[in-house]
Amino acid sequence: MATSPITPDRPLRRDAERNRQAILAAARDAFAEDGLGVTLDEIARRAGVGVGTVYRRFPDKEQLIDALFEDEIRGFVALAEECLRAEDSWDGLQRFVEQACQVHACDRGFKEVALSGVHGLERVSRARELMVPVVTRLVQRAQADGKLRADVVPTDLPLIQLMLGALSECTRDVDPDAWRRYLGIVMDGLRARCEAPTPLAHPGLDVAQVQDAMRAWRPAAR
Amino acid sequence: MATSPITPDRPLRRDAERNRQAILAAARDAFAEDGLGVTLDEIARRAGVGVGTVYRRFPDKEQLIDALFEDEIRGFVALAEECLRAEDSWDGLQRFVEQACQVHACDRGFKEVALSGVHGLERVSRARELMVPVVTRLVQRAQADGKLRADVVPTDLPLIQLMLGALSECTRDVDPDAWRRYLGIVMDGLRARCEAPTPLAHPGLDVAQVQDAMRAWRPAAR
DNA sequence: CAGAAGTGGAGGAGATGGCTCCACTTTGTG
DNA sequence: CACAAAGTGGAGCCATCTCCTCCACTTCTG
Repeated sequence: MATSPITPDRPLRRDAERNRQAILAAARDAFAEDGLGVTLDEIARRAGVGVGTVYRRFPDKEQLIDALFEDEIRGFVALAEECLRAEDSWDGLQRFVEQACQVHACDRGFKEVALSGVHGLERVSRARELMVPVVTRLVQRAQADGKLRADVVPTDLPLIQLMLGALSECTRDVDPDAWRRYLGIVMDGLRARCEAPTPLAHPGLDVAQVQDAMRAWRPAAR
Repeated sequence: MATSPITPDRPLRRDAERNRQAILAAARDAFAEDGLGVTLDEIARRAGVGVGTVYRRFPDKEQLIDALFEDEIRGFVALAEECLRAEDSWDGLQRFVEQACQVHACDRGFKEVALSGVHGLERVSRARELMVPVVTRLVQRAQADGKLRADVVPTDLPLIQLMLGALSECTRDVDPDAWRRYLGIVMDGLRARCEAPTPLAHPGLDVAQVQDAMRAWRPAAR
């Protein structure tokens, strides 16, 4: 309501536009590092502006998130579509899950937007829905080739993603690529036939690392 | 310090002892349902006593947790040792992981105590350490038999547990046994050889269920 | 029945987070 | 340049949460 309700497209003053960009950049960083939970106060601090400035530009956090992540999600859908065109259907599926894990591991905000059903994110929700048919086809294609076990269904993928995401959340500070090891195990579990286990892409953690990872684990809400 | 510091073993008055039991029972329930995060106020409410009473008996929540979970963990270690005596080494391992998931799925508090490295829980920590050698032997035994893939290490188990725990946290209200499906996939991924995938013990979720599960997902801390 | 033991729950203290408000600065236009 | 409109910053208010204390009162026990 504060942002020129009558002339919604009047351009911002130059300094204001500069600040707006700084806020968006700071928000991107902050969300990636700390998740969607960061306060607008923190974003303001990072952007080097006052809280008031943030609130005038983005009346609530949702609008900021919506603006920020729509593109990222669409980009990810495009990536998934590319996996659909991979020569080998299993490789395509594998690459898809791997890329998703990769992104989730580096960008907490993206993970939260992609996985959780945050309400009220118009544009993000619409973008996310584009995933469904692509995932379905990835699964069907790999099954048709006899590569993916037949009893897997498309809805298994987001849940597998969620499992691996939880893991990488805990191990991120201990060994940022540890998720690759468990992705390897899960992918082997998804194969229709496996002559022998695929070598794991990442070494196991030692006891101390596991302890640290567990310490990083935070039980859900209260 | 409030609990008779000079004569630590003087018995409580009868009504006080009754209340103590009520508090322990309420705490067990509350922790199982809502995790260790529940407030002592909430436990008091459930026990039908005042907060003050809880605080006099258990100066801090840790002591309450410590007292409550030591036995549960030791019991679980005993269960693990039993798995070690299973005829088939793979069955033993499988049963172990399954039982762990089962407990985690019904008792949030146990999961948090067992997985997270909560500090300052003397007795619980000691009990938890008893797990290490048992898990190691479970793994080695199954590997010696050529049932478990050779590149798995004992520290993989807690992390796998963590993954499945995260999943069952989200699906608990949608389909409490959904974790069995993903346990099946992961176990297949752990096999040294698998002629064909083991049939999954649980059907896949439909789209609406997945949506609800995702909604239940709470990103870690802030 | 006396006095020791135990109780309850209002409320203080301290975090934390969302957001507003307005005296001030900056910009752009005539 | 001058001056109105646009934009700014951040102190600080309000609401929420949780932990925990305190003490007038109740209940037990010898």
